[in-house]
Amino acid sequence: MHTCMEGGAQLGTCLPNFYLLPDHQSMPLPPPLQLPCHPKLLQMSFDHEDQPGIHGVMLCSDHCGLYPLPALPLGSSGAAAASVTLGKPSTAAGSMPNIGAEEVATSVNKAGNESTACNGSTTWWRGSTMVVAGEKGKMKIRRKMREPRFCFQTRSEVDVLDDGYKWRKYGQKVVKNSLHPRSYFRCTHSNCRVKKWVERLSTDCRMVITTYEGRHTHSPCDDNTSCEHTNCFSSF
DNA sequence: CGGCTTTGACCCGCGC
DNA sequence: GCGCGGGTCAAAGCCG
Repeated sequence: MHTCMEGGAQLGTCLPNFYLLPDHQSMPLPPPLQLPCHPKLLQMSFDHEDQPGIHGVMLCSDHCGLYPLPALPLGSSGAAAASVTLGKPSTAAGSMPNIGAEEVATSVNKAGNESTACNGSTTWWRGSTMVVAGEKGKMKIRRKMREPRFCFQTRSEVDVLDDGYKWRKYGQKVVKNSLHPRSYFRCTHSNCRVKKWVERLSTDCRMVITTYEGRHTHSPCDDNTSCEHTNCFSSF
């Protein structure tokens, strides 16, 4: 698979890793994030030496390459979903950025049971809190809402993959046990609260970890810059 | 001039 | 209760 396109930060055009699923994980799952191209499910069967019966599952797009299926709950060992990639288990704790495999797992579980749309009036995570900022007398309302999260890896020269949506960076943070800062992005579309954050693997700086939180309330074409992808997005 | 990025400060959850 | 670390805010600066 050598589908990297020139000048490409196109999501899926670079070699992705993918998360491994236990054999019993049932498919399909609700499409967790709106990928730029209509994906097909591809199930690749191979045995992992430590976890026989585990399958790698990827999403395949007709002309945008392969997509990894976002991280999924693994029952008793959710962390394994994020720590085992490409059939190669990570050896050291912390070698994988702590983008929250457990949290992903929990999120997906909950997402299956509750409505967590972007306008979510219900939330699985402690509702909301209100915080009074002391200094300037401003009232801050920080919503402690968590949306379903999905993460995947791609091998890319650039940090930010073009997934068809328009993102605004709102923060960057150096995280512990990582050589590379994590960048935080928010969808610029009004009323869309989808966030993503991007960081590079400390153990392999070519690997980009992208985590999405929430679901878009619009098609990528609503973001003015992406109409070249029009053909891809019709039916998500 | 508007939109975006940068970056330090702030807030909060969690573990000890 | 305290400290650490992650996530977010928002002012300032940059750029087209």
